[in-house]
Amino acid sequence: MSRTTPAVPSRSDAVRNRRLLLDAAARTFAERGVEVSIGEIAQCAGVGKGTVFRHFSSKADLLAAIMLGMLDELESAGTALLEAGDPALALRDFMAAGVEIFVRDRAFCEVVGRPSLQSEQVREAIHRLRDVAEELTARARRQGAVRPDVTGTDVVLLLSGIQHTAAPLLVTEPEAWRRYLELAFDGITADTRRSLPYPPPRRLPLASPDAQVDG
Amino acid sequence: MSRTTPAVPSRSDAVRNRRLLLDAAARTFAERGVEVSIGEIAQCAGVGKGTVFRHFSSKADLLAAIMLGMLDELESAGTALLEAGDPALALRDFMAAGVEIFVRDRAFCEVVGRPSLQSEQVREAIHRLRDVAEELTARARRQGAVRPDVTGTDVVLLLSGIQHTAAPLLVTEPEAWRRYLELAFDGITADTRRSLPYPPPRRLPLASPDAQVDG
DNA sequence: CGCCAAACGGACCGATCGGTCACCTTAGGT
DNA sequence: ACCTAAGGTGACCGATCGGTCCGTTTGGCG
Repeated sequence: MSRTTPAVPSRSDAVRNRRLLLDAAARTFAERGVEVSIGEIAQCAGVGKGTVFRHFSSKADLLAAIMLGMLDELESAGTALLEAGDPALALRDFMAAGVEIFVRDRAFCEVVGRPSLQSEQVREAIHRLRDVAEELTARARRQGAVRPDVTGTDVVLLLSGIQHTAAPLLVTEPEAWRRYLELAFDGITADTRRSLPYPPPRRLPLASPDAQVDG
Repeated sequence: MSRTTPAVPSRSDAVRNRRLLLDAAARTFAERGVEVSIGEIAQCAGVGKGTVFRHFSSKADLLAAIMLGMLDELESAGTALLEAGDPALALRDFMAAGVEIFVRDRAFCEVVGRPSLQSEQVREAIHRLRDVAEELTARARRQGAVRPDVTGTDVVLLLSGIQHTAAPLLVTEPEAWRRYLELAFDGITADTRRSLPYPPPRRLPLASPDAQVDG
Protein backbone atom coordinates (compact mmCIF):
# COMPACT_ATOMS: atom_id res chain seq x y z
CA MET A 1 0.00 0.00 0.00
CA SER A 2 2.37 2.71 -1.18
CA ARG A 3 1.31 6.32 -0.70
CA THR A 4 1.65 8.05 -4.05
CA THR A 5 1.23 11.78 -4.53
CA PRO A 6 -1.06 13.01 -7.32
CA ALA A 7 0.46 12.05 -10.66
CA VAL A 8 0.94 15.39 -12.35
CA PRO A 9 0.10 18.77 -10.76
CA SER A 10 -1.68 21.58 -12.59
CA ARG A 11 0.33 24.73 -12.01
CA SER A 12 3.10 25.47 -14.49
CA ASP A 13 5.92 25.87 -11.99
CA ALA A 14 4.90 22.60 -10.38
CA VAL A 15 5.04 20.60 -13.60
CA ARG A 16 8.37 22.17 -14.46
CA ASN A 17 9.87 21.39 -11.07
CA ARG A 18 8.53 17.88 -11.16
CA ARG A 19 10.23 17.36 -14.51
CA LEU A 20 13.48 18.86 -13.20
CA LEU A 21 13.31 16.62 -10.16
CA LEU A 22 12.69 13.44 -12.12
CA ASP A 23 15.56 14.24 -14.47
CA ALA A 24 17.96 15.13 -11.68
CA ALA A 25 17.00 12.08 -9.64
CA ALA A 26 17.33 9.76 -12.61
CA ARG A 27 20.77 11.11 -13.40
CA THR A 28 21.98 11.06 -9.81
CA PHE A 29 20.56 7.65 -8.95
CA ALA A 30 22.06 6.24 -12.13
CA GLU A 31 25.52 7.54 -11.37
CA ARG A 32 25.80 6.98 -7.64
CA GLY A 33 23.11 4.52 -6.60
CA VAL A 34 20.20 4.64 -4.19
CA GLU A 35 22.29 6.08 -1.37
CA VAL A 36 22.39 9.62 -2.75
CA SER A 37 20.60 11.93 -0.37
CA ILE A 38 17.38 13.74 -1.08
CA GLY A 39 19.16 17.00 -0.38
CA GLU A 40 21.66 16.35 -3.10
CA ILE A 41 18.99 15.47 -5.62
CA ALA A 42 17.12 18.67 -4.73
CA GLN A 43 20.26 20.74 -5.16
CA CYS A 44 21.02 19.04 -8.46
CA ALA A 45 17.51 19.90 -9.63
CA GLY A 46 17.82 23.48 -8.40
CA VAL A 47 14.94 23.28 -5.92
CA GLY A 48 14.59 23.14 -2.15
CA LYS A 49 14.47 19.90 -0.24
CA GLY A 50 10.89 20.46 0.80
CA THR A 51 9.83 20.55 -2.83
CA VAL A 52 10.96 16.99 -3.28
CA PHE A 53 8.55 15.80 -0.62
CA ARG A 54 5.74 17.88 -2.08
CA HIS A 55 6.00 15.84 -5.28
CA PHE A 56 6.98 12.48 -3.83
CA SER A 57 5.78 11.24 -0.48
CA SER A 58 9.12 9.59 0.32
CA LYS A 59 12.50 8.81 -1.12
CA ALA A 60 11.28 5.31 -1.89
CA ASP A 61 8.38 6.81 -3.82
CA LEU A 62 10.70 8.92 -5.96
CA LEU A 63 12.96 5.98 -6.56
CA ALA A 64 10.05 3.76 -7.53
CA ALA A 65 8.77 6.31 -10.03
CA ILE A 66 12.08 6.27 -11.86
CA MET A 67 12.55 2.54 -11.70
CA LEU A 68 9.04 1.99 -13.05
CA GLY A 69 9.79 4.21 -16.00
CA MET A 70 12.80 2.14 -17.00
CA LEU A 71 11.12 -1.18 -16.38
CA ASP A 72 8.19 -0.17 -18.55
CA GLU A 73 10.54 1.03 -21.25
CA LEU A 74 12.33 -2.30 -21.30
CA GLU A 75 9.05 -4.16 -21.31
CA SER A 76 7.91 -2.17 -24.34
CA ALA A 77 11.15 -2.93 -26.14
CA GLY A 78 10.64 -6.60 -25.44
CA THR A 79 7.06 -6.53 -26.65
CA ALA A 80 8.13 -4.82 -29.86
CA LEU A 81 10.81 -7.47 -30.41
CA LEU A 82 8.10 -10.15 -30.33
CA GLU A 83 7.26 -9.02 -33.88
CA ALA A 84 10.86 -9.27 -35.13
CA GLY A 85 11.74 -11.74 -37.86
CA ASP A 86 14.52 -13.76 -36.22
CA PRO A 87 13.39 -15.08 -32.80
CA ALA A 88 16.92 -15.84 -31.59
CA LEU A 89 18.19 -12.44 -32.61
CA ALA A 90 15.15 -10.83 -31.00
CA LEU A 91 15.93 -12.57 -27.73
CA ARG A 92 19.55 -11.49 -27.96
CA ASP A 93 18.57 -7.89 -28.69
CA PHE A 94 16.21 -7.92 -25.75
CA MET A 95 18.97 -9.12 -23.47
CA ALA A 96 21.31 -6.47 -24.83
CA ALA A 97 18.75 -3.76 -24.14
CA GLY A 98 18.28 -5.10 -20.62
CA VAL A 99 21.96 -5.30 -19.78
CA GLU A 100 22.51 -1.81 -21.13
CA ILE A 101 20.00 -0.43 -18.66
CA PHE A 102 21.73 -2.26 -15.82
CA VAL A 103 25.10 -0.99 -16.96
CA ARG A 104 24.00 2.59 -17.20
CA ASP A 105 22.08 2.75 -13.95
CA ARG A 106 23.60 1.82 -10.64
CA ALA A 107 20.38 2.33 -8.69
CA PHE A 108 18.60 0.00 -11.08
CA CYS A 109 21.07 -2.75 -10.24
CA GLU A 110 20.64 -2.17 -6.54
CA VAL A 111 16.87 -2.16 -6.63
CA VAL A 112 16.64 -5.29 -8.75
CA GLY A 113 19.18 -7.01 -6.55
CA ARG A 114 17.66 -6.07 -3.21
CA PRO A 115 13.99 -6.96 -2.77
CA SER A 116 13.69 -4.71 0.28
CA LEU A 117 14.09 -1.75 -2.07
CA GLN A 118 11.24 -2.83 -4.30
CA SER A 119 7.79 -1.36 -4.01
CA GLU A 120 4.81 -3.51 -4.90
CA GLN A 121 4.51 -1.77 -8.26
CA VAL A 122 8.17 -2.41 -9.03
CA ARG A 123 7.74 -6.07 -8.23
CA GLU A 124 4.75 -6.23 -10.53
CA ALA A 125 6.70 -4.53 -13.32
CA ILE A 126 9.51 -7.04 -12.90
CA HIS A 127 7.03 -9.86 -13.22
CA ARG A 128 5.55 -8.34 -16.37
CA LEU A 129 9.08 -8.13 -17.71
CA ARG A 130 9.54 -11.77 -16.88
CA ASP A 131 6.41 -12.61 -18.85
CA VAL A 132 7.68 -10.79 -21.94
CA ALA A 133 11.01 -12.56 -21.59
CA GLU A 134 9.13 -15.82 -21.33
CA GLU A 135 7.39 -15.20 -24.65
CA LEU A 136 10.61 -14.18 -26.35
CA THR A 137 12.34 -17.26 -25.01
CA ALA A 138 9.53 -19.59 -25.99
CA ARG A 139 9.58 -18.24 -29.51
CA ALA A 140 13.32 -18.84 -29.82
CA ARG A 141 12.95 -22.23 -28.23
CA ARG A 142 10.26 -23.30 -30.70
CA GLN A 143 12.74 -22.47 -33.44
CA GLY A 144 15.31 -24.66 -31.72
CA ALA A 145 17.64 -21.74 -31.07
CA VAL A 146 17.85 -22.17 -27.29
CA ARG A 147 18.12 -25.18 -25.03
CA PRO A 148 14.77 -26.71 -24.18
CA ASP A 149 15.08 -26.13 -20.44
CA VAL A 150 15.92 -22.44 -20.51
CA THR A 151 13.13 -20.19 -19.33
CA GLY A 152 12.24 -16.51 -19.44
CA THR A 153 13.09 -16.30 -15.76
CA ASP A 154 16.58 -17.50 -16.57
CA VAL A 155 16.87 -14.78 -19.18
CA VAL A 156 15.77 -12.02 -16.82
CA LEU A 157 18.07 -13.22 -14.07
CA LEU A 158 20.98 -13.40 -16.48
CA LEU A 159 20.64 -9.70 -17.26
CA SER A 160 21.68 -8.80 -13.74
CA GLY A 161 24.35 -11.49 -13.72
CA ILE A 162 25.93 -10.28 -16.94
CA GLN A 163 26.04 -6.71 -15.65
CA HIS A 164 27.69 -7.76 -12.42
CA THR A 165 30.21 -9.85 -14.31
CA ALA A 166 31.32 -6.84 -16.32
CA ALA A 167 30.91 -4.29 -13.53
CA PRO A 168 34.54 -4.17 -12.35
CA LEU A 169 35.62 -3.48 -15.92
CA LEU A 170 33.13 -0.70 -16.55
CA VAL A 171 35.52 2.16 -15.84
CA THR A 172 38.22 1.01 -18.21
CA GLU A 173 36.19 -0.98 -20.72
CA PRO A 174 32.61 0.26 -20.84
CA GLU A 175 31.60 -2.19 -23.56
CA ALA A 176 32.95 -5.30 -21.87
CA TRP A 177 29.45 -6.46 -20.99
CA ARG A 178 28.98 -7.42 -24.63
CA ARG A 179 31.59 -10.11 -24.14
CA TYR A 180 29.71 -11.66 -21.26
CA LEU A 181 26.35 -11.28 -22.93
CA GLU A 182 27.76 -13.30 -25.80
CA LEU A 183 29.18 -15.86 -23.41
CA ALA A 184 25.87 -16.22 -21.61
CA PHE A 185 24.00 -16.38 -24.88
CA ASP A 186 26.32 -19.14 -26.02
CA GLY A 187 25.46 -20.94 -22.83
CA ILE A 188 21.79 -20.54 -23.58
CA THR A 189 21.80 -21.48 -27.26
CA ALA A 190 22.26 -24.97 -28.52
CA ASP A 191 25.19 -25.42 -30.89
CA THR A 192 26.12 -21.95 -32.06
CA ARG A 193 29.79 -21.47 -31.28
CA ARG A 194 31.50 -18.35 -32.58
CA SER A 195 34.43 -16.37 -31.27
CA LEU A 196 33.59 -13.71 -28.69
CA PRO A 197 32.98 -10.27 -30.20
CA TYR A 198 34.98 -8.38 -27.60
CA PRO A 199 38.63 -8.85 -26.76
CA PRO A 200 39.43 -10.26 -23.33
CA PRO A 201 40.34 -7.69 -20.68
CA ARG A 202 44.04 -7.67 -19.89
CA ARG A 203 43.77 -6.93 -16.20
CA LEU A 204 41.42 -6.08 -13.37
CA PRO A 205 41.26 -2.29 -13.18
CA LEU A 206 42.59 -0.81 -9.98
CA ALA A 207 39.87 1.51 -8.75
CA SER A 208 39.91 4.65 -6.61
CA PRO A 209 42.22 4.28 -3.60
CA ASP A 210 39.73 5.39 -0.94
CA ALA A 211 38.43 2.64 1.30
CA GLN A 212 35.57 4.30 3.09
CA VAL A 213 32.64 2.26 4.26
CA ASP A 214 30.14 5.02 4.68
CA GLY A 215 28.06 6.67 2.01
CA MET B 1 48.43 2.86 3.83
CA SER B 2 45.86 1.16 6.02
CA ARG B 3 46.24 1.48 9.77
CA THR B 4 46.15 -2.01 11.21
CA THR B 5 46.13 -2.78 14.91
CA PRO B 6 48.60 -5.37 16.24
CA ALA B 7 47.70 -8.75 14.83
CA VAL B 8 47.00 -10.79 17.95
CA PRO B 9 47.13 -9.43 21.52
CA SER B 10 48.74 -11.25 24.44
CA ARG B 11 46.22 -11.20 27.26
CA SER B 12 43.80 -14.11 27.39
CA ASP B 13 40.61 -12.06 27.53
CA ALA B 14 41.83 -10.02 24.59
CA VAL B 15 42.45 -13.03 22.37
CA ARG B 16 39.10 -14.49 23.36
CA ASN B 17 37.25 -11.27 22.60
CA ARG B 18 39.07 -10.85 19.34
CA ARG B 19 37.97 -14.33 18.32
CA LEU B 20 34.39 -13.60 19.41
CA LEU B 21 34.44 -10.37 17.46
CA LEU B 22 35.75 -11.93 14.27
CA ASP B 23 33.19 -14.69 14.47
CA ALA B 24 30.30 -12.35 15.19
CA ALA B 25 31.36 -9.92 12.48
CA ALA B 26 31.80 -12.68 9.92
CA ARG B 27 28.34 -14.05 10.69
CA THR B 28 26.64 -10.65 10.71
CA PHE B 29 28.40 -9.31 7.63
CA ALA B 30 27.59 -12.52 5.78
CA GLU B 31 23.90 -12.33 6.62
CA ARG B 32 23.18 -8.65 6.29
CA GLY B 33 25.98 -7.02 4.35
CA VAL B 34 28.47 -4.27 5.09
CA GLU B 35 25.78 -1.92 6.40
CA VAL B 36 25.43 -3.63 9.76
CA SER B 37 26.51 -1.25 12.49
CA ILE B 38 29.53 -1.71 14.70
CA GLY B 39 27.22 -1.55 17.70
CA GLU B 40 25.26 -4.50 16.47
CA ILE B 41 28.37 -6.55 15.83
CA ALA B 42 29.62 -5.72 19.33
CA GLN B 43 26.32 -6.75 20.87
CA CYS B 44 26.30 -9.95 18.83
CA ALA B 45 29.80 -10.72 20.13
CA GLY B 46 28.82 -9.88 23.70
CA VAL B 47 31.32 -7.03 24.11
CA GLY B 48 31.14 -3.25 24.30
CA LYS B 49 31.40 -1.06 21.26
CA GLY B 50 34.70 0.41 22.43
CA THR B 51 36.25 -3.04 22.42
CA VAL B 52 35.68 -3.31 18.70
CA PHE B 53 37.81 -0.27 18.06
CA ARG B 54 40.49 -1.51 20.41
CA HIS B 55 40.98 -4.52 18.15
CA PHE B 56 40.28 -2.89 14.79
CA SER B 57 41.13 0.69 14.00
CA SER B 58 37.99 1.20 11.95
CA LYS B 59 34.99 -0.61 10.55
CA ALA B 60 36.77 -0.89 7.22
CA ASP B 61 39.69 -2.55 9.00
CA LEU B 62 37.45 -5.16 10.59
CA LEU B 63 35.72 -5.77 7.29
CA ALA B 64 39.01 -6.13 5.45
CA ALA B 65 40.29 -8.66 8.00
CA ILE B 66 37.32 -10.91 7.32
CA MET B 67 37.35 -10.46 3.56
CA LEU B 68 41.06 -11.25 3.45
CA GLY B 69 40.44 -14.48 5.32
CA MET B 70 37.94 -15.69 2.76
CA LEU B 71 39.96 -14.52 -0.22
CA ASP B 72 43.02 -16.36 1.07
CA GLU B 73 40.95 -19.46 1.70
CA LEU B 74 39.65 -19.44 -1.86
CA GLU B 75 43.13 -18.83 -3.21
CA SER B 76 44.42 -21.83 -1.29
CA ALA B 77 41.61 -23.99 -2.65
CA GLY B 78 42.51 -22.88 -6.16
CA THR B 79 46.18 -23.60 -5.65
CA ALA B 80 45.37 -27.07 -4.36
CA LEU B 81 43.21 -27.72 -7.42
CA LEU B 82 46.19 -27.01 -9.65
CA GLU B 83 47.37 -30.50 -8.69
CA ALA B 84 44.09 -32.21 -9.55
CA GLY B 85 43.98 -34.78 -12.33
CA ASP B 86 41.28 -33.36 -14.60
CA PRO B 87 42.04 -29.72 -15.47
CA ALA B 88 38.51 -28.93 -16.67
CA LEU B 89 36.97 -30.44 -13.57
CA ALA B 90 39.46 -28.58 -11.42
CA LEU B 91 38.46 -25.28 -12.99
CA ARG B 92 34.81 -26.11 -12.48
CA ASP B 93 35.38 -27.05 -8.85
CA PHE B 94 37.26 -23.81 -8.30
CA MET B 95 34.39 -21.83 -9.72
CA ALA B 96 31.93 -23.74 -7.57
CA ALA B 97 33.97 -22.97 -4.46
CA GLY B 98 34.09 -19.31 -5.43
CA VAL B 99 30.40 -18.96 -6.12
CA GLU B 100 29.58 -20.70 -2.86
CA ILE B 101 31.48 -18.04 -0.95
CA PHE B 102 29.63 -15.32 -2.80
CA VAL B 103 26.32 -17.01 -2.14
CA ARG B 104 26.94 -17.43 1.55
CA ASP B 105 28.30 -13.97 2.23
CA ARG B 106 26.48 -10.82 1.31
CA ALA B 107 29.26 -8.51 2.44
CA PHE B 108 31.68 -10.42 0.24
CA CYS B 109 29.52 -9.66 -2.78
CA GLU B 110 29.31 -6.00 -1.87
CA VAL B 111 33.03 -5.59 -1.31
CA VAL B 112 33.99 -7.35 -4.52
CA GLY B 113 31.41 -5.37 -6.44
CA ARG B 114 32.28 -1.95 -5.03
CA PRO B 115 35.94 -0.94 -5.32
CA SER B 116 35.46 1.89 -2.84
CA LEU B 117 35.01 -0.77 -0.14
CA GLN B 118 38.28 -2.49 -0.97
CA SER B 119 41.42 -1.86 1.01
CA GLU B 120 44.75 -2.13 -0.73
CA GLN B 121 45.31 -5.57 0.78
CA VAL B 122 41.94 -6.75 -0.44
CA ARG B 123 42.74 -5.57 -3.94
CA GLU B 124 46.02 -7.41 -3.81
CA ALA B 125 44.29 -10.58 -2.64
CA ILE B 126 41.82 -10.32 -5.50
CA HIS B 127 44.68 -10.04 -7.93
CA ARG B 128 46.39 -13.08 -6.43
CA LEU B 129 43.12 -14.91 -6.85
CA ARG B 130 43.02 -13.81 -10.46
CA ASP B 131 46.49 -15.23 -10.97
CA VAL B 132 45.46 -18.61 -9.60
CA ALA B 133 42.38 -18.57 -11.81
CA GLU B 134 44.63 -17.75 -14.72
CA GLU B 135 46.73 -20.83 -14.08
CA LEU B 136 43.70 -23.06 -13.69
CA THR B 137 42.22 -21.68 -16.89
CA ALA B 138 45.43 -22.03 -18.84
CA ARG B 139 45.73 -25.64 -17.78
CA ALA B 140 42.18 -26.40 -18.95
CA ARG B 141 42.78 -24.46 -22.13
CA ARG B 142 45.91 -26.44 -22.97
CA GLN B 143 43.78 -29.53 -22.72
CA GLY B 144 41.30 -27.99 -25.14
CA ALA B 145 38.52 -27.94 -22.55
CA VAL B 146 37.83 -24.20 -22.71
CA ARG B 147 37.64 -21.71 -25.54
CA PRO B 148 41.01 -20.28 -26.49
CA ASP B 149 40.06 -16.69 -25.70
CA VAL B 150 38.75 -17.22 -22.19
CA THR B 151 41.01 -15.89 -19.45
CA GLY B 152 41.40 -16.22 -15.71
CA THR B 153 39.99 -12.74 -15.35
CA ASP B 154 36.86 -13.90 -17.11
CA VAL B 155 36.58 -16.77 -14.66
CA VAL B 156 36.94 -14.56 -11.61
CA LEU B 157 34.45 -12.04 -12.93
CA LEU B 158 31.98 -14.78 -13.71
CA LEU B 159 31.92 -15.86 -10.07
CA SER B 160 30.25 -12.62 -9.07
CA GLY B 161 28.00 -12.71 -12.12
CA ILE B 162 26.76 -16.20 -11.39
CA GLN B 163 25.99 -15.29 -7.80
CA HIS B 164 24.02 -12.23 -8.84
CA THR B 165 22.13 -14.23 -11.40
CA ALA B 166 20.93 -16.65 -8.77
CA ALA B 167 20.57 -14.09 -5.97
CA PRO B 168 16.83 -13.43 -6.29
CA LEU B 169 16.21 -17.16 -6.04
CA LEU B 170 18.35 -17.72 -2.98
CA VAL B 171 15.52 -17.61 -0.46
CA THR B 172 13.38 -20.22 -2.16
CA GLU B 173 16.03 -22.21 -4.02
CA PRO B 174 19.38 -21.97 -2.25
CA GLU B 175 21.10 -24.27 -4.73
CA ALA B 176 19.95 -22.49 -7.87
CA TRP B 177 23.40 -21.05 -8.45
CA ARG B 178 24.53 -24.47 -9.60
CA ARG B 179 22.27 -24.09 -12.61
CA TYR B 180 23.89 -20.84 -13.65
CA LEU B 181 27.38 -22.07 -12.90
CA GLU B 182 26.70 -24.91 -15.31
CA LEU B 183 25.31 -22.50 -17.87
CA ALA B 184 28.33 -20.24 -17.60
CA PHE B 185 30.67 -23.19 -17.72
CA ASP B 186 28.93 -24.37 -20.88
CA GLY B 187 29.54 -20.94 -22.28
CA ILE B 188 33.20 -21.22 -21.40
CA THR B 189 33.85 -24.75 -22.60
CA ALA B 190 34.05 -25.70 -26.22
CA ASP B 191 31.63 -28.42 -27.26
CA THR B 192 30.50 -30.07 -24.05
CA ARG B 193 26.71 -29.90 -24.00
CA ARG B 194 24.84 -31.64 -21.23
CA SER B 195 21.50 -30.96 -19.62
CA LEU B 196 21.48 -28.52 -16.73
CA PRO B 197 21.86 -30.22 -13.33
CA TYR B 198 19.23 -28.10 -11.58
CA PRO B 199 15.60 -27.73 -12.55
CA PRO B 200 14.54 -24.32 -13.82
CA PRO B 201 12.84 -22.09 -11.22
CA ARG B 202 9.13 -21.82 -11.73
CA ARG B 203 8.74 -18.21 -10.69
CA LEU B 204 10.51 -15.22 -9.26
CA PRO B 205 10.10 -15.36 -5.49
CA LEU B 206 8.07 -12.53 -4.02
CA ALA B 207 10.22 -11.15 -1.24
CA SER B 208 9.43 -9.30 1.99
CA PRO B 209 6.81 -6.57 1.47
CA ASP B 210 8.70 -3.76 3.19
CA ALA B 211 10.06 -1.08 0.87
CA GLN B 212 12.36 0.88 3.11
CA VAL B 213 15.34 2.63 1.64
CA ASP B 214 17.29 3.15 4.80
CA GLY B 215 19.58 0.68 6.59
C1' DC C 1 48.71 -11.06 47.59
C1' DG C 2 49.24 -6.73 45.49
C1' DC C 3 50.18 -4.03 41.74
C1' DC C 4 49.68 -2.01 37.18
C1' DA C 5 49.48 -2.06 32.47
C1' DA C 6 46.33 -3.79 29.39
C1' DA C 7 41.76 -4.31 28.25
C1' DC C 8 36.91 -3.17 28.76
C1' DG C 9 32.64 -0.46 28.26
C1' DG C 10 29.34 2.84 27.45
C1' DA C 11 28.35 7.77 27.68
C1' DC C 12 29.37 10.99 24.50
C1' DC C 13 30.45 13.69 20.02
C1' DG C 14 29.85 15.38 15.40
C1' DA C 15 28.05 14.31 11.03
C1' DT C 16 24.38 12.79 8.09
C1' DC C 17 20.12 11.22 6.85
C1' DG C 18 14.84 11.17 5.76
C1' DG C 19 11.08 13.67 6.74
C1' DT C 20 8.10 17.79 8.77
C1' DC C 21 6.25 22.35 9.23
C1' DA C 22 5.21 27.09 9.45
C1' DC C 23 6.01 30.84 6.79
C1' DC C 24 6.65 33.02 2.33
C1' DT C 25 6.10 33.32 -2.93
C1' DT C 26 3.58 33.09 -7.04
C1' DA C 27 0.57 31.38 -10.69
C1' DG C 28 -3.48 32.31 -12.76
C1' DG C 29 -8.53 33.02 -12.70
C1' DT C 30 -11.69 37.00 -12.27
C1' DA D 1 -5.09 44.85 -10.16
C1' DC D 2 -6.22 41.70 -6.73
C1' DC D 3 -7.10 37.57 -4.23
C1' DT D 4 -6.42 33.00 -3.00
C1' DA D 5 -5.01 28.50 -3.04
C1' DA D 6 -1.27 25.81 -4.62
C1' DG D 7 3.50 25.58 -4.49
C1' DG D 8 8.22 26.55 -2.64
C1' DT D 9 11.60 26.62 1.02
C1' DG D 10 15.02 25.85 4.56
C1' DA D 11 15.34 25.69 9.52
C1' DC D 12 14.32 22.07 12.35
C1' DC D 13 13.55 17.25 14.43
C1' DG D 14 14.60 12.60 15.82
C1' DA D 15 17.19 8.65 14.66
C1' DT D 16 21.45 6.41 13.51
C1' DC D 17 26.00 5.97 12.44
C1' DG D 18 31.36 5.62 13.08
C1' DG D 19 34.53 6.86 16.22
C1' DT D 20 36.49 8.88 20.84
C1' DC D 21 37.47 9.14 25.74
C1' DC D 22 37.98 8.29 30.28
C1' DG D 23 36.63 6.00 34.41
C1' DT D 24 36.51 1.09 35.72
C1' DT D 25 37.75 -3.80 35.66
C1' DT D 26 40.92 -7.58 35.32
C1' DG D 27 44.62 -10.70 33.81
C1' DG D 28 48.90 -12.23 35.10
C1' DC D 29 53.58 -11.46 36.91
C1' DG D 30 56.84 -10.68 40.78
